[in-house]
Amino acid sequence: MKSDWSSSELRRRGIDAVLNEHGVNVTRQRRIIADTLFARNQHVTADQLFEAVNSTGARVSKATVYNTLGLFVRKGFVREIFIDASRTFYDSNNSRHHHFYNVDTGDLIDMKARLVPHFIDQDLPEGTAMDAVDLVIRVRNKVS
Amino acid sequence: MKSDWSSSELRRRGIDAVLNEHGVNVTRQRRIIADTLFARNQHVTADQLFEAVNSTGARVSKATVYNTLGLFVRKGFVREIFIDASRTFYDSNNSRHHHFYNVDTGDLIDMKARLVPHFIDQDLPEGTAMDAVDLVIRVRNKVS
DNA sequence: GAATATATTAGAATTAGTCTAAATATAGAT
DNA sequence: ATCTATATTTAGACTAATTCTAATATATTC
Repeated sequence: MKSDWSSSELRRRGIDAVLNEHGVNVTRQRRIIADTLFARNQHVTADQLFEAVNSTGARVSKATVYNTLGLFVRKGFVREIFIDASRTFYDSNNSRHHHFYNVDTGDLIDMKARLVPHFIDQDLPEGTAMDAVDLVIRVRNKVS
Repeated sequence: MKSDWSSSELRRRGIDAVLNEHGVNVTRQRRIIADTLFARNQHVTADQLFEAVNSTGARVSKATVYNTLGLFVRKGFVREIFIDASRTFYDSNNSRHHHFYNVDTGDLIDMKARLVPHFIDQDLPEGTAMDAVDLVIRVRNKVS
């Protein structure tokens, strides 16, 4: 079900077309959430997205933000990044890449793809298939 | 401050000695938490550990379990694994390895070290030093 | 456009984890 | 051993992220 596409492709082709193509009904709320989320590559929390969406004058409930993010994750439009128990980010760039997380500043930074390891199916536990590769390198500020 | 040692070393040398050596005062609660946690290599949640500790008749508060886990993480005795917003595991095996997480079953499985990528400092963001490499491969049950 | 299915909503509920301030225990000096 | 300072533990209140509920609204199908 998950497709490999980029947020720039989505911006180019239009949100309605892409959602339709993936069997997702287009609603006012989903459109504004997608518009906000995919405006650029970014890492946002559910709450930040809720604020961003509603700061434009639109009215979308928090439950819908959560529902829609869940839907977009299932469809592979966004990636969920679990930093710690109270920090879940949604990444509007769904291309293959990973992250550096600065524990001092809270910054979440994209990692160049060439640094991403690759795994072969044979190495996975018996009877399973790969779902996602989540790699977070935690860094701290160097004391100079 | 973080040291590289194994839980088996701790079992061999005794908890009191190792805690002392790292400047950690030994208390009744810390001893029983360490005994329970390092009895074997395992992945436990704070709550599971709280239950395990208290099921032996000992009385240790939940706050102390959290405090002690935090202390042990800072000292490098245990590793924190963030699976999702409501699943934080503590890994009593602090040797260099990573994890497979089966999203269908909830199983968290150790990954062989040879699969772990290695990174060079030069590739880290400017002015930062490596703190931890957290790699979780999410897998799902194959539909046969 | 009526019937059916899907989506949205406010607010309650849940849950993991943190905080507070009082009580207790430990360590260091005498 | 006793005193004093410091560190630790505790119950329970609190917070924040997320999920649930069940009523309402919107979309899709016939």
